[in-house]
Amino acid sequence: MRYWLMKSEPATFSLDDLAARPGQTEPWDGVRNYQARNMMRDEMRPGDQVFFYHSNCAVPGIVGIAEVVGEPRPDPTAFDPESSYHDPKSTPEKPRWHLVDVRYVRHLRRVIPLAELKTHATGALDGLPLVRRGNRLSIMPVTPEQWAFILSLE
DNA sequence: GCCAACGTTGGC
DNA sequence: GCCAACGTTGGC
Repeated sequence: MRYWLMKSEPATFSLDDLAARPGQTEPWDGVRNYQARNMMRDEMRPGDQVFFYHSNCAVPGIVGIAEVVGEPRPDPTAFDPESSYHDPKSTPEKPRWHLVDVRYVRHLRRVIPLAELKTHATGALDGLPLVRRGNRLSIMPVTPEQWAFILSLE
């Protein structure tokens, strides 16, 4: 079982939104970055645990936990001409983009702000892409040690 | 709203 | 294959 961090803009899709979905589950569609896609398609498996991160908001930070349900699958929004995520180069026969379905687990007892996580950038969170300068990855791996450390801050 | 960082595109 | 231009991300 692996650990991950996934970013979402709460104005678009928040952890509360995830908790309110039928089955508390949502397809993580619209990822159009190859690094992020490769992680979903090639490395994510059902049961993997995910830190849910709010970006582009007043207090960016980790707000809760979700988990991967089901196997990775082609992203259907890529096939849909009406979708803002449409990519004509992705076809059902040869899908270019993939997603995983993500299910709500829980909110953290408090938001752990990016600013606080950054204070550990040269310590326990050394190497975590989130706390590196200029990082833009929307999906990233978290080591078991980093996961446990972040939970200890809760 | 600004802007640094970074990925992608496309001309050559 | 290089690299300038451009678009996007996302913190602040």
